[in-house]
Amino acid sequence: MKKEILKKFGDKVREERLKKELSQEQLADLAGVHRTYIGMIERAEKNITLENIERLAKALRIPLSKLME
Amino acid sequence: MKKEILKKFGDKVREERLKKELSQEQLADLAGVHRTYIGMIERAEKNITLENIERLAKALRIPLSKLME
DNA sequence: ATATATGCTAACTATAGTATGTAGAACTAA
DNA sequence: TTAGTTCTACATACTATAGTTAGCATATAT
Repeated sequence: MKKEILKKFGDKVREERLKKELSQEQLADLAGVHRTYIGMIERAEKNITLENIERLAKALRIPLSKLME
Repeated sequence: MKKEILKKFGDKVREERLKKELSQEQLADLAGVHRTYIGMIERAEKNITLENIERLAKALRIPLSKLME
């Protein structure tokens, strides 16, 4: 019972990360989170909080709302 | 050191809730969360997760991205 | 006085966030 | 081939905190 909203968000993060040709580790460093955490988010295994959503958006240099579409 | 992003989000929730003339308790019931939790979110005391952001957006009948502006 | 709405504290339980380690795929080179 | 590198998935496990709840206070209004 993996939540659809987390799946959508994870897919979006991966899409934007690959668009910028970043590895999970590079994005993690930019966002100030751990390497494996990015993997968990992309695989929709964690219910990310607003502060970390913002960190990822900043690291990917896209607006918060863009990650929510 | 209350986080700006949480403040903005809380303000937005309150604004939309009042626009719909809902009490915190009514919104809580619509979203399936506890009364005091809505207060905590509006006062930026909790770092809300994506699943609950979605619950609030649905309860307020506005798009996720609208809560992120 | 009764009811409605909100703030705030405090405690608990569920889980987000951090971190380490292993394994496998894809590639590069010797 | 074999060895080294990079990237990612996945399995724990720990610790920080999100999410839930009860209770009491204040304010406003009826």
